Amino acid sequence: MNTKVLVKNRHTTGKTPDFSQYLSCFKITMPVWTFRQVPYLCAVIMDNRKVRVRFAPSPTGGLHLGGVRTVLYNYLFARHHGGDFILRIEDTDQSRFVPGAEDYIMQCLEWCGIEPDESPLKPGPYAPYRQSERKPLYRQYAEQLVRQGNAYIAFDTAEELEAMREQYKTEHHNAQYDSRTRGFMRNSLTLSPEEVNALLEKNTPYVIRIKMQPGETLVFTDMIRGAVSFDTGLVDDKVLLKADGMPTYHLAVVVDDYLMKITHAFRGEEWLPSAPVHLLLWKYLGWEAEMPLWAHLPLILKPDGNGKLSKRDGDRLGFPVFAMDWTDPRSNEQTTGFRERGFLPEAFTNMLAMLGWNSGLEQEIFSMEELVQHFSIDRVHKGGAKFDYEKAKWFNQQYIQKTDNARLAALLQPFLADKGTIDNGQLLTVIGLVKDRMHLLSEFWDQASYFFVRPETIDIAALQAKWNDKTYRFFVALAEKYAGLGEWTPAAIEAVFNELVAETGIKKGEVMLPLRIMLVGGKFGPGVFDIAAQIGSGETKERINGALARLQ
RNA sequence: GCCGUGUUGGUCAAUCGGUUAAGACGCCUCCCUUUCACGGAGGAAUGACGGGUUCGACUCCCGUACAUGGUACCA
Repeated sequence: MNTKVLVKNRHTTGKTPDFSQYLSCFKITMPVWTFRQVPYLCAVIMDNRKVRVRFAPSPTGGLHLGGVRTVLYNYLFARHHGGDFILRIEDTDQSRFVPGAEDYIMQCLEWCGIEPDESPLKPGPYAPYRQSERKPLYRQYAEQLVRQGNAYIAFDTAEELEAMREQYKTEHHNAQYDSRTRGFMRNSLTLSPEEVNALLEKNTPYVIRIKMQPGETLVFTDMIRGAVSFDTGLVDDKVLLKADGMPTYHLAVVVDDYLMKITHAFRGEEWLPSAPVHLLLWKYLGWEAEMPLWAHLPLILKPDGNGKLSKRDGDRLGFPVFAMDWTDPRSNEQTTGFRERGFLPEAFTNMLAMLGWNSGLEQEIFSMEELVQHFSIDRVHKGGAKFDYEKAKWFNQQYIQKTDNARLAALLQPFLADKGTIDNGQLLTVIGLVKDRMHLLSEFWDQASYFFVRPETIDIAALQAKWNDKTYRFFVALAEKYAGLGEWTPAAIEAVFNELVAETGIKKGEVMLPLRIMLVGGKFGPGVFDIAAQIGSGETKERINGALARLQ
């Protein structure tokens, strides 16, 4: 296999570029199977195969941050290397299937600006792309493994499995279905061929399990973690084909990655412990030379405490965890998404890209094109990263500031749906005035409602703090002057204001804040004269008079 | 319990064995702004612990602690 070394990694590179040397660091006394003897911890591209990666979610609910980031890294890697990005739906567990989830996942990708080259909706040469539709494919491989002696048929019922686990567990080990216990179970290893055939003829439900051979050490090179080793004696005989004829994840990923010619497989770190099963499957099926390079991505952790970020954490701490709104069709439970919270898709993906990966530059704001250009798998971190909602909002604010007003106006529409009709020209002007103080699109109305509707309440206490006969007379006069003002521009409005300040001898600071409160209701917003100009002379005068009436 | 993986400020993080250990978010101070932001200038705050290897260790090795993932006919 021709390989090309891209970059080395710092903290993990060490002085052991030679793989065999690295292995000697382990106290290994058992036979060792090594997979892909690439130089320790180097990102490798097989230069005689087109890069093909896949995102393979199971449609069981909303797509959370970790999922979107996995898609992103897949996509960035594929584009960076001019390869293909495939979406494959892993719906082998019919009991967990949730209607609408698949559609939702595809919409999320679309929102994020990630378009698969092949997917259930865009079938390529390796269709179908739903594992449920590929069901007939898998059995032959499971049976091949049985014939080869790498797998066997097991008839044990759920109760029998439970009893076995109870009986054989010890203080130091959870009982597993493995080399120590399979001899006590009802399977094609313990039963005679006649007994097995008899059971099969009676349509007894059975599964096919991989036969793990104890006493070996498995080593493979993870693109992010370097050499990872496992003791085969500690891995259980995983079910490969379920009683309903569906493959488990373990069989399905291997078969599909092989058939779909996947070259690089990215998945969450939670899969690392089952990697030995997949490695062995690739080997037993005779496909070892075509096995993809693995990359087990670090987890995204909850902001407080420890542990994997979950939907519950978002609910508890008040931030979204799903990309878009998701309603569970069974419980009707609704979960807010980043989109509906007012995130721009490019801010969302930029933020996610930086959570577990770093370009090495000081730059933090990257367009998708720049991410594609800079992304490299060897700069993905090994440790999990805590999600920080404040930083996420900062990314969004950066994008709001640099997005043009017309696009913001379009993006704002869903948030303005219940606000009555708003003139688009007026909206564009107001966006220009308030965009600097928005972190989320959903904050627009809080920041700008007074441009469109008269504030229902005003901060009367703040107003009263500055209130006296002099200020009262000032505003009565101001309202009159404004009523007669011909040219209604910020400069003209301010000029009149300044003239009156000079005439009355009042301190400008005594009346600036009151004017603001009269117009917007509180101590916030852009320049008062810009606001007055925007809402119009009649409205300005009425708001002043309204406040005056309230104060008397 | 066992196995795997990880550990630089509160958070995200840079560092190809030699640096005053970058930068960003958040926080604090000041400037700008007669509001709030934006912007600008500063500030506090970091190598889990213990051993090695080395002239020199955040970086390599070993151990400990802590965290996290797995331990299903779920993915």
